[in-house]
Amino acid sequence: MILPAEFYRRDTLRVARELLGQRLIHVLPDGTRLAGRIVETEAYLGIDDPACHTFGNRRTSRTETMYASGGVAYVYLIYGMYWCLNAVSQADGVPEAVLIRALMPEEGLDYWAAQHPAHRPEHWMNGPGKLCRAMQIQKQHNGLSLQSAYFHIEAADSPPRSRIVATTRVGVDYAGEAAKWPLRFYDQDSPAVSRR
DNA sequence: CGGCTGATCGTG
DNA sequence: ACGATCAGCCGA
Repeated sequence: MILPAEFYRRDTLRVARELLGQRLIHVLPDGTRLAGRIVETEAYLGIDDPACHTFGNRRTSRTETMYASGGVAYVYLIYGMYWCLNAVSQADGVPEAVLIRALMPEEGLDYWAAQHPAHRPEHWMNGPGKLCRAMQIQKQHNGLSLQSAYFHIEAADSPPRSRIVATTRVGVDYAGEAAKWPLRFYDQDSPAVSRR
């Protein structure tokens, strides 16, 4: 079952925690099916979160998709080289999102093995830039519904709460106090969580 | 219009 | 520890 829009139109912390264990699917134009299990997320809490692109209600062409109703993808370029995928959360006009930070590969193993011959599957998508490269997610996915036939997140089993770790976000040291907020979530038993 | 910067990653 | 690499943000 594809996660319904209502799943995303809620408190961003809950969306971030509950996305753990769900499956991200991307079917390529040639029919290749790519899928991975979400094992790590981070919440970005909008206009009052100094680490969020929409801090201070900065509404620009880049951040515009974060203002949409929950259930669409916010994809942006970082360091001129890597795309990052977020699931927009909350109601229309509330610019919050969940960064998808790592996936465990599930479908498309042959496809990826051909391009990463030397590496182990659990390291193919253990970071937000790497997962977008592996899943072929780029600029054209920005603003796209996460319920699209060829691009969506489907319900799967969540890890038990006892396995979910909440800690500080990666790469936001510039954000002062907010750098200490425990908004990063991961499955402590997954070997595909990003390195620190 | 131009200078700066970053929700990263791979190499050393 | 550091450099790659560039869209978009900000100040002027």
